[in-house]
Amino acid sequence: MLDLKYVVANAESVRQNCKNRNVPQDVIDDLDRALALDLERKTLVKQVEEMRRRQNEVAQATGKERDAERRAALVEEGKSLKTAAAHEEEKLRLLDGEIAQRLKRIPNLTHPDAPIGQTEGDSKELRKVGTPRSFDFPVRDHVEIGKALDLIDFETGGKVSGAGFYFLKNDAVLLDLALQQFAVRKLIERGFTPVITPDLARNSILEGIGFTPRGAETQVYSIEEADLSLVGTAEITLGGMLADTVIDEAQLPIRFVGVSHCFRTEAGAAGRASRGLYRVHQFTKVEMFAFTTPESSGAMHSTMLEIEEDLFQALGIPYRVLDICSGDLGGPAYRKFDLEAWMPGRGETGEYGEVTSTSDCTDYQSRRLNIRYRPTGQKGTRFVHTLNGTAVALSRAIIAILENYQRGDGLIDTPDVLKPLIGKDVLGAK
RNA sequence: GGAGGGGUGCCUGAGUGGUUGAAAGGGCCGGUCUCGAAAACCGGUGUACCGCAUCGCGGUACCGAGGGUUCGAAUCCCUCCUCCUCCGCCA
Repeated sequence: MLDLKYVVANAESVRQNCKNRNVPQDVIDDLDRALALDLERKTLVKQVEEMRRRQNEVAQATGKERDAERRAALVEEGKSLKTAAAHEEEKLRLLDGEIAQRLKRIPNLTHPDAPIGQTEGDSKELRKVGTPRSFDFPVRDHVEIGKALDLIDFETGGKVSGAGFYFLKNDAVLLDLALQQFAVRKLIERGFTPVITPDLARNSILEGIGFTPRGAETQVYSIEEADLSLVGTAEITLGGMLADTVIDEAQLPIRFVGVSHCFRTEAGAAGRASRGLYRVHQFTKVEMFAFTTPESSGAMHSTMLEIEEDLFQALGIPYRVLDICSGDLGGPAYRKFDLEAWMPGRGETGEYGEVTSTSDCTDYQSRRLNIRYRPTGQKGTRFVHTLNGTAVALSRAIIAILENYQRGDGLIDTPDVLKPLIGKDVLGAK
C-alpha cells in the first residue's frame, strides 16, 4: 500500500493516478473517504495519547504513594481515567482499521515513462527480437502436438482434477525439468540464490504481496479451515521470506530465484479462455525476486528484463517486449514489462503470447510486509523496494518450444541449449 | 496426534505486578593511552508515530502475535503462531 502521509500530501496526483490506472470508481471514493477519516484520526490520536499520558502518570504515582488514603484516591482516579479512555481508544482502533482497509485498495504510483492508457492495446511495444520462422508444412498448435506425441494429456487431467488440469508425459516431462534446470542455473550465474518454496502460504502474506485470498473475484485457491492459500506464484513466498525484518544496507540487493507450483482459479477468465496450456489452474514457474534500495530498483528492473530476454534468446524463441500501460498494471506494480513469445499455433497464422512479466513494485509490498533496511551510516530505517520477474513459466514456455521447434515429420527438435539437459536431439519419438 | 519446556534489544542472557525501554556480558561506534596496534579504561549504541523553543527535548506505543485481568504487566490469565525435547505415525 501507499504511505498515508504521502497520500495526504499528494491527494490530487494520487487521484489522477487512480484514474490512469483504470480503477473502479469506488476505489477513488475510498481514497477520498480515507483522506477525510485521516483528519478525524489526527485529533483523536492526540486525545488518546494525552489520556494515556495521564493514566501513566497516575499509575506511577500510585506505586510510589505510601499513604493508604491518598493511594485509594489515586486508584479511584485511575479507574475513572481508564473508563473514559476505553471508549476513545475503541473509536481510534476502528478508525485506523477503516483507513487501512481503504488505503490498501489504492494502487501503486506509476513510473513516469509507463504509457498512459486503459487497455492492453495501449501498452507500448519496445522491440521485437528474432524472426518467426516460416513453415513448409501445416502448422500444428501445442494441443495437437501434445496429443499426437503423447506429451500432454488434457482428457485425463480433466477426469482426475477437472478442466484446466493436465498431465505432462514422456519427453514433455524431460522438457519441463530441463527448462527448470536451465533457468535456475542461468540465474545462479547472475547472483541469485536458488530456493524451492512452499506452495502454500498464510493469507496475511498473500495480502502483503497484494493478493486477495478470499472474495468473489479472487484468483486464489484457499484451504478449508486453515488460514492458508495455494500460491499463485512464488512471488508470494519469496517476498514473504523477509517479512517483518530489517536488513543492513550492505546485504542488498538480495536476489532469489524460486521454483514453485502456481495455482490459479482463473475465475472470470472464462470469456477469454485460451486453448491448451495457455491458461491452466496449475503450472510450475521459476521466478526471480529481488529486494533493493530505492535508488537501485530501476536498474534491477532492467536487469530482470535483460535476463528474461537472455533466456528466450538462448532458447531461440522470437519475442517482443511490451512496456505495460497504466490501466493494465496490477495494483502493486510501479512499472511492468512483459515478454510475449511467438506462438506459431496461436490464432490463424501465429500470434505473440505472454510468457514472462517483470514488475518493479517499489515500496508498495514492503510497506505492507514491513521489510525495511538500515541505510549505512544513517539513523532510522527505510522500506526496501521489491521486484519480481518470471524466469520461465513452464506451461507457456512449453507451448513456445513445441510450436516453434515442430518439424514436418511431426516431431520436435530440442533447442540446442537444452540438449545436454535432456540428452535427446529430438522430442516425441517413440 | 499426545506430553513437557521455551520465545526479551545486533548477539548471549537477567528479569514473576510499581520510575524496566528493560541488568550484565559480548559486538559495534567514539574517546583516552600508544610511533602504530593489541590490551586496559571512559562514554555512546532500538524502532515507529506525534508535538515543539528541531542537529536537541517532550509524549505515545512496542519484551513472538492478538485479546483479557489490574490504578499499574516483559512479569498474571486466555487464544494463536513458532522453536526445542520425548512418544506415536509416516514419504
